[in-house]
Amino acid sequence: MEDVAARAGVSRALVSIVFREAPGASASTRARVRAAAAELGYRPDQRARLLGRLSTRLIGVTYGVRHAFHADLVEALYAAAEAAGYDLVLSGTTPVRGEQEAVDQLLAYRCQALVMLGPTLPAAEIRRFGADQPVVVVARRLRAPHVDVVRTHDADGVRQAVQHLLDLGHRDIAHVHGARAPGAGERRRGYVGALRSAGLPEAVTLVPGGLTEDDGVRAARHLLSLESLPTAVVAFNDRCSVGVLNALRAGGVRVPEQVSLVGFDDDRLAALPYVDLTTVRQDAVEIARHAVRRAVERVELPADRNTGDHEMTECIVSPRLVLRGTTAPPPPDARGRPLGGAPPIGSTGVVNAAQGALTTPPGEASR
Amino acid sequence: MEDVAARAGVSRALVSIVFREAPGASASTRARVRAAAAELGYRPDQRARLLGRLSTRLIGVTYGVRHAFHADLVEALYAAAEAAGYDLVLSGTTPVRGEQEAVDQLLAYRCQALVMLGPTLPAAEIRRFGADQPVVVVARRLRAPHVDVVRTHDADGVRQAVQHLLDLGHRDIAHVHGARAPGAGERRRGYVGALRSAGLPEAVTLVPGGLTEDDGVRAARHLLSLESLPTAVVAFNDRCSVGVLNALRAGGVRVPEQVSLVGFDDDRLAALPYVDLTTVRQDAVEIARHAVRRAVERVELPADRNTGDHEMTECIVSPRLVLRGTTAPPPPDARGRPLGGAPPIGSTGVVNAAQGALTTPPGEASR
DNA sequence: CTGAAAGCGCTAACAT
DNA sequence: ATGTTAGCGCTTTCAG
Repeated sequence: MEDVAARAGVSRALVSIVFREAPGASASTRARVRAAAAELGYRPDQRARLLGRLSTRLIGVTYGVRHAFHADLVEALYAAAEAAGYDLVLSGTTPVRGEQEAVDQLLAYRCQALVMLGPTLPAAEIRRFGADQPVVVVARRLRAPHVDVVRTHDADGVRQAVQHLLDLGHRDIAHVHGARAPGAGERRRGYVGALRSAGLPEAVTLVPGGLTEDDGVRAARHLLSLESLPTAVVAFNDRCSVGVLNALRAGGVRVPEQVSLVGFDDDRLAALPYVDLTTVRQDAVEIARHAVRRAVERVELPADRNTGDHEMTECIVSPRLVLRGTTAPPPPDARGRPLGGAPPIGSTGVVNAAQGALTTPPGEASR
Repeated sequence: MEDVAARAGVSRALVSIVFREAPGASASTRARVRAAAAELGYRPDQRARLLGRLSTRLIGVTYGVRHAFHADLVEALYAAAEAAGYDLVLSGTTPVRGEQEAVDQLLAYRCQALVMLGPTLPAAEIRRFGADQPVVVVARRLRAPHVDVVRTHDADGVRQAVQHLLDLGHRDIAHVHGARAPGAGERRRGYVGALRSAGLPEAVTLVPGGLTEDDGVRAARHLLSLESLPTAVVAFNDRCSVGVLNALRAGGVRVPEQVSLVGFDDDRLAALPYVDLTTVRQDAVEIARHAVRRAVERVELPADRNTGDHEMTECIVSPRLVLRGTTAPPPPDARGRPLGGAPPIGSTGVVNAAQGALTTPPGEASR
């Protein structure tokens, strides 16, 4: 910095001003300083600037390295943070690197706010983080003081999916649920609620699933082992749906002719031809925008933290059903369900739970 | 820190020693200091520690947020870096955040080494980064002083794939290439070389593709528009293969009965039932380990940079063919290829290039 | 616009 | 085993 100042014929303070883009330097001086810096290959040391500053303007993000939807969110977060004048610090979680470690890293860097994508840590832990700095939890329902939540209206998304199927004439609609994954409870509730509102509470058919393709495959095998297939399936997410789809087709079931299928997320997979999945779209850009806005507000208006004013907010983004090729009216022979001789639903391991409660052993609940 | 020292009844220096895990404190003192810190909620400020230290022990990683295989690598990198006692700083690239910006961020944080996953920046740029600090380029061929490269032996991987198909009896094997994606050139070369070694140079059939599912779909449509389908296809990667697979099946072509298909990467998609893709596996763990080792060596033995000793190294990890369900012997009627009346291969837009050179307009070459 | 000076929260070499 | 003392490279304030 000294060298740059010398080369540009100015003081160190001026160099600082130029690189901070602070007022107090003429355009020509700025140009001269920048030129000198470029020639010398000088680049301000971020560690030092952050240290000498009260505000780091850093937003820490924890996310699951493997999750496609998290990647979409991260992408959108970069854009949103940039617009707000903040930097993002990414901290991924992996099988060998837990969420706690990810958070620790961010805190060590003195991030001013934490954005946690689909956290799986116990609520109590997250609550604790919230005591020290603003925390925004994305894609998971949670109530904790000073912890804001941004999530898709999962229940409504599933409701839209079920309604669409009902409109097509389906009456036997199963839900391959997400076990204990973030959002899974809400989606289960949406499913149960939709059937109940339609006057079909006895049609509730919950099948254990999860958030990976493999979970979907297992769920589909389960369905295939039943005496009577449902005419439609709403799966926890797109990844799971792809598993269901592939396994059903591998089992000789035609989709959507014999069974309709709806996913959730609208990730890259869903739009592929052949997959061409009808699904419920989550708006990653909107979610990211809200998350950053919340974080920044908390950081810049710390007064709220004392006044107890809006102790927590919950921002619920609306999902939208995207119609594609995996849904169609039920086959005519299914109109008079159940098929002759089939045992009552639920007798083969499928859960019949009007509460939408999870009564089957949850599958892997990864990030 | 002062407070912690006071509470533990020791000096600040001792607290520093304890948190650095440096020698010079008794076990009991350590315990006391840690306890005091815990009670006060103290946590060392990473910015300050890095500042006051010559070595940051930080490895910066640029990667494509959306790329599944990059995610696998990042996961493995976390493990490898941890083992080496280094921290990882992630810097993602997105449509709105270029690789240059990603690198700038890492440099501002004074990372001691850069690991770039499948960089798309011009070689000249990367060369420039290499002048200032160790750079390890992963999954891309590149020759630059002080820039180490770790990559899969792409050519050999494709060779294995082609050989497998030849062994099954295929003689008409097309390659859906990766346009200008990192590694695409090598794979193309491997394909051409394998056919040439087999004495079938005239059978070379290059079809423009890319690294996304959509690219695969387009390539498959292209294949379907031909008068005669090849009996086997080797695609640039798994994502592309999935596109090819889906589009072929959507077009009524049975895989592997009519057409065999081999992918590359062995990512999560490939193992799905129904996809069940025969593919060439890249070993992410091994690649990550080598990348970290290279980076750390350069950082800790900077002498090499002066002596000109091993100016660059290239570490080539062997791929392995994973046999699954998308390859089978060619249909009997194809043994006497070409089918009657079909025009010579290459007449419908398919490129016939014994050099393996890219003569078709490249598709999107994203990260 | 400059120059001086204090300080951010640590590390690290030295003295005790 | 513990205390002392410089920095690390910036930001920020203040008087000129």
